Amino acid sequence: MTCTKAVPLYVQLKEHVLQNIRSGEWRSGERVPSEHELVRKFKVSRMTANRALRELMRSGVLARIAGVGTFVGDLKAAAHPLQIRNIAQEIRDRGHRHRALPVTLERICPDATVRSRLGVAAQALHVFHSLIVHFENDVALQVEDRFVNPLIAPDYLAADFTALTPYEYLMEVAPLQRVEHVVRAVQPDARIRGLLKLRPREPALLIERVTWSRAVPASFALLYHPGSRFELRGGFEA
Amino acid sequence: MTCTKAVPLYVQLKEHVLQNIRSGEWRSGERVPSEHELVRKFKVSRMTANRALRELMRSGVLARIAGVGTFVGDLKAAAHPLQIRNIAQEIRDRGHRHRALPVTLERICPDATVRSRLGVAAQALHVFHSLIVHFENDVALQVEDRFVNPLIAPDYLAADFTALTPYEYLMEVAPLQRVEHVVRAVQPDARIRGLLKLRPREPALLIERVTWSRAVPASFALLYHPGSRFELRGGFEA
DNA sequence: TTCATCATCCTGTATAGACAGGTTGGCGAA
DNA sequence: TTCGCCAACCTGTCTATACAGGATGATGAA
Repeated sequence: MTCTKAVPLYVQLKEHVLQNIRSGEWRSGERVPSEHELVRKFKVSRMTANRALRELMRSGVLARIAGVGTFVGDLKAAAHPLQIRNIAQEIRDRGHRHRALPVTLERICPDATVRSRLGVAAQALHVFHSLIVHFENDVALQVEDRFVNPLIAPDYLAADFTALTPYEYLMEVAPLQRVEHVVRAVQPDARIRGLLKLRPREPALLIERVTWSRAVPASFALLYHPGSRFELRGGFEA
Repeated sequence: MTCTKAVPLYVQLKEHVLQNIRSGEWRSGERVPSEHELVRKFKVSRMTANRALRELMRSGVLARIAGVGTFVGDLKAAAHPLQIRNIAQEIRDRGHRHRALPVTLERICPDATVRSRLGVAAQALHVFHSLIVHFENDVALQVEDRFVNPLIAPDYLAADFTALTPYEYLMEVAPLQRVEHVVRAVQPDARIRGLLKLRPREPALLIERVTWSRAVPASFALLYHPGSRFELRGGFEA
């Protein structure tokens, strides 16, 4: 049987707005239709239009000023350090297209750094290694250099990382218990620079992340992002 | 006249749920009240309860399964990864010597960027500006370029920032309500590079931070750190 | 005993209508 | 001309109601 799931109206509205922004029809800072205009045009209730615009605002796509209107926001790549989100979801939330390019997928003998991060002793003869480039609308946004504990994900090498991010795969295989990350500004080596298409002096934002599952380190990742196209956002309220 | 702004009902509901989670009353994986239960208990409409729970789900606090119920999510922040940290305290915590060198302390007419961050309208003719270099054992660790809302801290220019950091001063003057920050990797301009004694191609980690007090932006700071000597650490536990 | 069915509870989505409060611009009075 | 008031428009919030579809457990038939 065919599973034709109806697309909710508010999702269709969000898509419509995103489509107009992507196509360049509505530019950054420009006004987008008000809730009432969407109500008239699409024959939906104001609550539905409100939800579509509100969620797009929460994603940073739109900016709203009460009494004035709704405007196209500044679309710059931003991630939330508070939550462990995967890059593909992050990109799709912005209404953009995500593509993953696996460069390397192999079994290696870990060096001292990887061994210490993964906490594997000398008896562990190998770990899995993947190097994947993530694109947002065909522009490189992240180089993911990841080392995986084979005890946690023995079939890691068999996964199809064009369809699923390593994050998504690992979340399915093993429950996430603990996460640690370190954020730094670096000048990456020539290989990473090439993959990210960095300009000559452009720095990269590096996130080193270790995830733990069942009380043992499951994965150690080096996430490189172009300094000019990526930022981490966070905040809290008292 | 007192301006008591009413807190929206859905925000109160979110607060109620968060309070119960923070206090440990509701533990990870446990069931939280259904929308109908919240409706009965708080005498609100189901749409309002729905919005509160939906937004908490989107924040990763709750997990919802249609037909089953709403549950406390897996990941709880053990420590905020980007908590407000006072650079002086941090240096002293490491057992090192902190020294602050005020370079600039003035009243300026804000440019568009500062105005938008501080949310000050055209009526605000000026804001306070300070530029301070922070040293750890006489090595520059942070350049703090800060813009302060004069309505919040009218006597900012009179403070002695060799003895007290602007952060400490502002905390005394005004209660901190909300913080937002953006982290980026940048190549700062020559002036900042000189103050931080950056090596030729060394990047900087830039934290843009806006702090809110009494529902208005109090301060906007650009915090530059040498990429080779500074990092941000964070983590979560289940 | 086993299996299908159904009532029940839950979330997801959607509507129409309502009031509050911020912003803007125009109109009229001083 | 300038100032103040007000109407128009916009977003923010809230209610009452409705229907759908997933999940679960009890009931009853084979």
